Amino acid sequence: MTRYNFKESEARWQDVWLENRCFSVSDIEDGPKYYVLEMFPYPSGRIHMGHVRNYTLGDLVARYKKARGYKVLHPMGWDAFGLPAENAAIANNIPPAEWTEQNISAMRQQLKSMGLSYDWDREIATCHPNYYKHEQKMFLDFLGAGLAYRKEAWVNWDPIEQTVLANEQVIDGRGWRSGALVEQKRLSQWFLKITDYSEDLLSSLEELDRWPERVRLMQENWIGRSEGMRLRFEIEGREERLEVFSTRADTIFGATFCAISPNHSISSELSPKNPELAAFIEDCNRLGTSEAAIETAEKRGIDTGLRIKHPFLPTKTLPLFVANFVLMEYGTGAIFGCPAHDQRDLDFARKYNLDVIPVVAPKEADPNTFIIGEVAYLEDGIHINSGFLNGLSIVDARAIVATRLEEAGIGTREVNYRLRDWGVSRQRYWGCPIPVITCDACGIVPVPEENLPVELPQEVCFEKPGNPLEHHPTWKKVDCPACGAPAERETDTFDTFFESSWYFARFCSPNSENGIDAAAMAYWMPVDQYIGGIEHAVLHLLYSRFFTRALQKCGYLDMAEPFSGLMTQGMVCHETYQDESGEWLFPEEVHQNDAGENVTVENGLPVTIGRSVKMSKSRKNVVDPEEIISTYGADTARLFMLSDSPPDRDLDWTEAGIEGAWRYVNRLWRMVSEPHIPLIEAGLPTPTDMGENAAAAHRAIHKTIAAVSDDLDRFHFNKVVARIRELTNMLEGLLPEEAGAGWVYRDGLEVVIRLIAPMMPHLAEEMWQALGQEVLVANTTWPVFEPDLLEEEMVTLAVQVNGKLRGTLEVAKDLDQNNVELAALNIDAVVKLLDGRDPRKIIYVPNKIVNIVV
RNA sequence: GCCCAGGUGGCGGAAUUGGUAGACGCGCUGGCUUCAGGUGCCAGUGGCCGCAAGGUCGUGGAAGUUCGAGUCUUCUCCUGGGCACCA
Repeated sequence: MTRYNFKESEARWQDVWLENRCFSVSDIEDGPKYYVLEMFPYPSGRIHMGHVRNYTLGDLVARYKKARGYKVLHPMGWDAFGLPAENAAIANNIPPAEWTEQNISAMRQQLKSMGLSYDWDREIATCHPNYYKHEQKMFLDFLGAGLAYRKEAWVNWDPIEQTVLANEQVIDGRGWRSGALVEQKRLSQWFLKITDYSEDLLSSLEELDRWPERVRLMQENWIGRSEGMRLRFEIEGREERLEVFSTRADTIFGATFCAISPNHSISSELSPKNPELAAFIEDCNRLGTSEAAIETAEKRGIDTGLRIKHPFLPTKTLPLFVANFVLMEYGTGAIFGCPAHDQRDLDFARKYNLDVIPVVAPKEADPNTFIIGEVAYLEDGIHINSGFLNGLSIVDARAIVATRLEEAGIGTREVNYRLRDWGVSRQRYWGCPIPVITCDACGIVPVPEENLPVELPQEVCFEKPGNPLEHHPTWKKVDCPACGAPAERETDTFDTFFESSWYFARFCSPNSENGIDAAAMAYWMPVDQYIGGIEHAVLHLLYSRFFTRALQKCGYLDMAEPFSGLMTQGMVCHETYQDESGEWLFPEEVHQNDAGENVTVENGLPVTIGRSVKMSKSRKNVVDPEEIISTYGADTARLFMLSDSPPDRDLDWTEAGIEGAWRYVNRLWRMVSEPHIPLIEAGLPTPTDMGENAAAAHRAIHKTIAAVSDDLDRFHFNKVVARIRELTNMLEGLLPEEAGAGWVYRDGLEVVIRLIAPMMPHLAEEMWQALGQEVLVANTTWPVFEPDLLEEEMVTLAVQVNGKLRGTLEVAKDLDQNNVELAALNIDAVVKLLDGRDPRKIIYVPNKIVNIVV
């Protein structure tokens, strides 16, 4: 028995595809196009199983669409800027550029060994000046269009990475990479005006009907639209008004205090004269809002002594507090507190003994005795204690109070969003330099276009902490482009999400002089199918949607949405292993002894098996793709990635699973190398005489083509594998002596090969060649089914009595009710159950069931 | 706390509009091949009762609609994920 020699075969077919330029396309092609893109990797040095899954999925789609006649753009590149390169530079004394290039070469080799259908001529790396010079130009255009600005702001500071983080990069109050508790720091930073597009980014989500619902929902929540009112209250003894935002202006009669953020202008104004307040503000800023949330989130505040006039109650004034739970970044940085109907306000009121006045009571409650305990009342009800709002529901009261406030000129209806502008400055070396210059006389001056790119210096020193660009002896020293006086370059670089926000556009014309070529864009964009991890639901995927809109505004392209279809793949998981001391163990350090117990390979000590979780180096539950590919081949690894779980669900990596895939690969190979029915020559006409099995298999072939095509279109890849396995089982069961079996066997093989080709391309080519075919499978079209063969002449009817299955009937398709009833009532089990009684009713669903009701 | 997604054999998972639950695979059991392991081949494999034929229960739990519910409705439990002082 022969084994499939994947080592020899896979390398050979990879060369053949390359020589034949099977997957190369031009910047502009004719006919229908399909752009398949997988999220490009960070060049860490080695691929992991998550990459293997991602690229297997993408390759399947790309090869399938090509077979279906589309011009397919399927590129690959490197998201090459980022902090690990700097860490490597410090640890191993190797320049980031060199480290990155080495990693790229190593990973490129690994990807090539997977046999992916990339157009390698389009490869890009974002750390090349040839790439980032274009985004420097874009930034200057954004600046001109008012989409980029610099401001001093409280920012998230990661003390380990020594850099600023965007809100999207702070997870549970910690840096998304370093895990360090994020601090608040006031810095002058560059921002992109993503908030200009809040409404557009939100409302357009509706049209992204080929995106997963949950990603759209996550973006919706992140953008966080809320409708409310901006109110202007008089402050006793002051000219200026206090502006607050509220979604519950209907509860205005329940207001018993006002509160402002520690970073509000009034707080800053009062603090120099009030040491207690100054200390409180400092305390709040040191902790930061996010860390406060991690701890018990105790509400605290300081009374400013100022009094706020109630808009509808002339005699009533409210104390003004500086409070730690009021965020400067949301709304106006000030609120009115209505403790009865807001839990935070209630907690605060109880702590500082403020009044709690209920203004909405449940319908069934007695308004005179309704009181608030420790839980604020948030439900709908009837307004009480509220003057002209008494008796109204929340919705009605909200409308009436809004009109009254507007008429009085102290309120405006307003929509607020949670989304903040995107801070893009990073105090790092290994990123794209921000192309501006600071001049004492002229202020901030953009680098003139003809001086782009602003290139990173090669010689840098990582010995001092902080940003090497900052301590570089010469790099930042430059003459002001405006006045010629000595000036300084901006030493911050862009957030690396800047690069990934437009790389999909660059892939359409990677060698064009322009960063984005309008004609290539018009042909290839948008990306028809984008595939990647769910972790980018509100990071990269939101930034890219904004960036595309910004580029549209600046005339680079003419579309708003970059990705018309999105598939988010699940994680690759593996069991975890720990020895007696709780140390994690690699899978290869564990085996089963003769007694079937799990023990360490080294000295047979007991091992506890933990549940399957995402593969990660820290838990050591990782399997190296290179190891797998060299043991079983790329096709086996690819098959396993597709066969066990639907793509959007987590996949458990198991040794048994990969072994099973490997056995199937060999089984397929033997179907052509050692066929149990001699292979007949190609292209013979369909035999007129076929045995029963052969005819059934012939129909099965066509049903499989139909089902597999449908499942591929719907991304049900695990079902695709199941269907093809079913067909191969059937072909293997064909009897050699039966009429037509030889023809059906060969026909079935040809179909199977073309169906597996997008999943196991090397094996498909090898089998195809063994059948004597001359054209590559990669250049062959998708098989076509004959609709006539999908129809069966006989169907199996389920026969039920009172809804319970009691037997089946083999009948002609579309048999009429009378004949079906006759046959059904004759079944032994039915006769027995009826016991002489007449059925009350008989329900017949043609070709499916007949249900006899007694 | 709020918002999602999901609970189906020992395991991963199938099951168009409500219409034969468990496709396909893994694992397991028995047999053949083999010096042996592996591979390969044949048979079996949801639980319970039964030698069998067959019966009976069965899609997290409870109720409901229906001739018929994994699928629809209500309540409830559990798991995973996202957001989280957003006024």
